[in-house]
Amino acid sequence: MNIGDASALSGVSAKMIRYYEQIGLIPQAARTASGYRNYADADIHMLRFIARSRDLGFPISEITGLLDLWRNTDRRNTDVKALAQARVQDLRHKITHLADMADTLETLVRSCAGNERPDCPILHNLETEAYPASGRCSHHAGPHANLNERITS
Amino acid sequence: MNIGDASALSGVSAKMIRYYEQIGLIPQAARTASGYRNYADADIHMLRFIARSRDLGFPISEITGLLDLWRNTDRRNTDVKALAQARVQDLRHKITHLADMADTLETLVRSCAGNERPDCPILHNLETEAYPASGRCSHHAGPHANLNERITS
DNA sequence: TCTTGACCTTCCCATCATGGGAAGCCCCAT
DNA sequence: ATGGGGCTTCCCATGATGGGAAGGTCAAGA
Repeated sequence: MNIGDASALSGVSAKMIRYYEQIGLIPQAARTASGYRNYADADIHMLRFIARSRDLGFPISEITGLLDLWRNTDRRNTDVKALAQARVQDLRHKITHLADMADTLETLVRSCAGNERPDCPILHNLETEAYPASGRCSHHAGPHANLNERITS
Repeated sequence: MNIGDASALSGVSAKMIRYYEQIGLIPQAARTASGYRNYADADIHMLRFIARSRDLGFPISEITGLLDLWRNTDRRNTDVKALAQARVQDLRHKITHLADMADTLETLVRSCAGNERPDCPILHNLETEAYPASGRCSHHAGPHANLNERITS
């Protein structure tokens, strides 16, 4: 099975399959004599596992661990559960943060008349809301806390 | 005022100030004879406006528009309100998506015994949940809908 | 005055997961 | 045998951010 078929069957783009191979998330694919990657059903299975993990918000770095557990029949399900729980917690943190932003903005939106005049409480807030008071985040997480996440809806 | 002072007063890192200048979000800073960037109070004001906008989840691309409105005293506050409303909607979408993932995962977590045995409903779900059925997202947004967001908590 | 250390400059690289596109080879059907 | 579509690798871009190197500048203290 060529990479195009593997992509169609697994829902992982060919680009991504090659990328996953390159970063070592999945093993090097078998090759035909002419250099084409060749996939078996078991590979499709693995690719779907990865796709589903991504859909549930696991970053690649954690999927490595999930795959190891998946393949290891001596695993303890506690270990899987711990990974999933950590992921849930992370998701909840992100949700809280986004909700805080949305609520603040919504309050501002409601306070803006929305007419033809230039005075706007939204701009006023952006202009004058204090730094470093009231929750800019430098004090507890530092600039290294990169919590970016794929949220391709 | 040097870039270090501007950074400390605005809460925007020196790196980011240079970056914002480079991408044209803010005008080229004045320079001293020796090439140092030189900032006035008005610049700090602007940088704080940007920082606050980022904190509320506006991407750089929208901050350009916000800055334009901010500087334009002939603006209509409807325009500002519309930008903010769109942002709120986007945030709510992201929240929904994250919450969906979290809920699914939490259900799986609860269904896992968490003992020393290898059988695990979480792995089972990752393994068998169908593609393309039940909500993989290719059908409505396509792979171009990049909704990544800075969520530096 | 000289030195030293803190600051500034530019430039390049890395992140994370993903896609775009070019140049060139391969395979199958007509 | 020819054409079109699939495959290969390689490079580049995203968005916002930081790290770090190499080198110039400035101010304070000896």
